[in-house]
Amino acid sequence: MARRSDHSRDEIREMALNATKTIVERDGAAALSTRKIANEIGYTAGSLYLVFENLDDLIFQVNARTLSELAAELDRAAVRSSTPEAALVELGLAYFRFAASNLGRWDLIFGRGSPAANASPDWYRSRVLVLFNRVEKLLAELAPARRSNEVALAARALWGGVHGICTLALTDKLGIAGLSDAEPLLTTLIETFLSGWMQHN
Amino acid sequence: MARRSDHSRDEIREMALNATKTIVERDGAAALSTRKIANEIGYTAGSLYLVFENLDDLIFQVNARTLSELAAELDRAAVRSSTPEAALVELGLAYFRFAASNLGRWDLIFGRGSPAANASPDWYRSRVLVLFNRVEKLLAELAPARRSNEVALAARALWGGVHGICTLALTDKLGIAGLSDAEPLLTTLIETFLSGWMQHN
DNA sequence: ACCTGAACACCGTTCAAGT
DNA sequence: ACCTGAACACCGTTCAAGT
Repeated sequence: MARRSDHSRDEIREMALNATKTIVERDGAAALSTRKIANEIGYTAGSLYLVFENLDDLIFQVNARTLSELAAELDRAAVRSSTPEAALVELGLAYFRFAASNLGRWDLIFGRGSPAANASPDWYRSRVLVLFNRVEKLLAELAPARRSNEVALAARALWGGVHGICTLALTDKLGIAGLSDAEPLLTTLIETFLSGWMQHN
Repeated sequence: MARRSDHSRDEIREMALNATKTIVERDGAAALSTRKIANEIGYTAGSLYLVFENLDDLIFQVNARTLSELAAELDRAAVRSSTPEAALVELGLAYFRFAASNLGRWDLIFGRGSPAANASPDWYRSRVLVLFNRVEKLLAELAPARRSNEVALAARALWGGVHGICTLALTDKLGIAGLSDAEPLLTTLIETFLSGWMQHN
């Protein structure tokens, strides 16, 4: 035992992050453990502590990648639309569809698998907040006269709302039949909100 | 050891549910364990399985009580208002304040401590859904001409939204300073949504 | 220098054994 | 009949020991 050097630190880090993705998408976020990750990459749990601070640190690094994927997905969705209203609806639907097709990793960010909120490092918190920028930009286009802190408030209110429908729908707490039925809820929330938002312009 | 009969089954159940409440509010939902509950009430973990199916069952029973408390709080909040609009805002604020002052038990329902969604028994799911009734009733008052499934859709969209702001604010993911800053977000979401909702009446 | 495997302090759950 | 305590199969994390 000991001293294998089959892989560099960076290679082990890469393998561990990928293994985590595989495990949570296959078995769910609750099934994740250091022993399982280590087993998946052919090392022992102790080795992970040479590359990561602890399991929470590892999870934050997985989450950072997931958030980048989500951001790319949102950008793709937004360009499909000609009006800001349509773009916001597309953004909401893309947010939900990403969550629905990556439930394990979604849970690692917002659900059962996620570390306690007060443990988030700053670099991670800013990665979450950057998601609001897209929404702020579109809301500002719809109401150029509004002050920027009004726009920031509205963006957080609307996007918090979108997020809530996603989490409740994905944890089956909305009393709707299937996942696809969440989409009319998102459309209703966004369109009704925007219609109120533009009214007081 | 064995055979104490100090307490009836119902008394043990009561003690365990209360101990759980104490533990999660004091140490957080993540700190909950059967051994800790048992210790708190002077029994061993095994005894809990004479009264509960398992830990999830116990948690669902705690959650049912928490939801009843929340429902009572929402009723108290709604009567303070003269208009349906104001009542919905009060409802949203009461929902948030209840969550903020009972974070441990909130987490046991919607957060890290909660059992997997697919494990919810039917009696429990209906307890969650009944929360929407109040919102539906008020939305219907505001738009008597709307069909009932439109109202149901809007109630879920709006309340999902309120819920999302609460969860993001309580887990510190909205980029707002303190907890009190979540309240303007809720007011903005609800008022803007209602203004859009009444416009297309 | 790198990695292991045992150890520590925990989990939820089951159940033979004791009164 | 009631309850315990040991057992089983797990956790995250640390670190002496081996190469």
